[in-house]
Amino acid sequence: MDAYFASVEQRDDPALRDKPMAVVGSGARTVLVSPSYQARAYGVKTGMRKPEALLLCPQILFVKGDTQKYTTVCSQIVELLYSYTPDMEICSIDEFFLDMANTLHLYGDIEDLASKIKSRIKEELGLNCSIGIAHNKLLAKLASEMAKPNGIKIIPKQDLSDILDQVETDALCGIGRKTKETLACMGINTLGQLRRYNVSALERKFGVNGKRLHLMACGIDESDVIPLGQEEEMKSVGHSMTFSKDATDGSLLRKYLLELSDMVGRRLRKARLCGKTIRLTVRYKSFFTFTRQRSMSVPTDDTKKIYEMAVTILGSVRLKESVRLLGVTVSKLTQEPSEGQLFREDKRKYKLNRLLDAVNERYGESLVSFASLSTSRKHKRVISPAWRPHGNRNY
DNA sequence: TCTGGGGTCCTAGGACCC
DNA sequence: TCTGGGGTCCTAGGACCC
Repeated sequence: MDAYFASVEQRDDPALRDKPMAVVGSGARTVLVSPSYQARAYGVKTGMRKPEALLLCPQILFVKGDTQKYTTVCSQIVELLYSYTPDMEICSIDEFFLDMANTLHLYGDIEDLASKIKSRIKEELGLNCSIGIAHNKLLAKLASEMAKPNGIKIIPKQDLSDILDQVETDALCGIGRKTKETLACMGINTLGQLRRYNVSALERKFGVNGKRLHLMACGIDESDVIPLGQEEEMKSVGHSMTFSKDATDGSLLRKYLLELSDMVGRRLRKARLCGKTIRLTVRYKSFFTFTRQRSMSVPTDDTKKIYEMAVTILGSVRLKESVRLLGVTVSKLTQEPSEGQLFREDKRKYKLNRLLDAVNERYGESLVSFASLSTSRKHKRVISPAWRPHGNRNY
């Protein structure tokens, strides 16, 4: 989808249409999550801070993101695309891979099909998208980036090297800022240069990734389109939050940990998972960020146990600065044990958690919660673009 | 108004075991 | 009297993605 969150907001509010605007988070220290194309024309980019954006484009409008809306629209897109092939992978809230190998004969020409899908998304959902077509995911993704905004791009096999020769190394998904810099130091700026570079020299520099880089530069990607319901199991569940003000007070930090542990616990229980390893993330005022993790003998999904472990870990750290962000992540996940397998004390906790979850599910996010949290829990959180509408990450 | 939030994968070093 | 070798698991950090 093109400038997804921003486009949904522009579609729904005529006052935003054709204007430089951006979707932002709800916190005091948010960044731009999705700038409109009119804003991008001024050099405004995703991840920018608000003052920076205002400097580039003083008339830019900011809109707080609406999680519910983007997930609903995403489900509508999924439904529409699914009607063309069941071999569809949901890559993120606004990106999808369709493997047309098995169903293309039903539709004929691939480019006609792409235009049809594009116009249906425009007519039925009022949104622009870009479609890339190629014989693997790596190149289809590259093609879709090249097609933006609002276009269709095909990379035919015979034109592959001509196209790759021109583009910069970080155009490919998997080559980011650091790798691009390292490659640039070796005199490699385009994929053509990368492809012709000595493979063993790449391997010496990048280890196993050296071979991968070479294959990528050749446009080779053997990865499959992973259809709905066949996604890998979730490996970790976590939440973090940047405070509106940096914090040093221990009791305040513990309150934040309780809130984060509760959010993580709820998601684990909803997914019927327990985790063994608890990881605490701390970001200082200076932005220096580090993690400390500890494993328990028995996996848990209990808010209090997660919280207590997080507090223990925090207690073992000698804080050197005031804290800007805390995060709690649970990993080493396993299926939750059935109620019958629990000891008596754990059985009570299990029932209590389930009951609270059920009440909150029915009557609103945090109707019943910890007394110490009664003053917080007010601000809405903006969705991560990595959210998925189906499969494991539905929680 | 200085820098969000949710993930995955890989690597390196150390503890521990046989 | 001066230190083997193979394997697994855990922790911490970093690159990358949307």
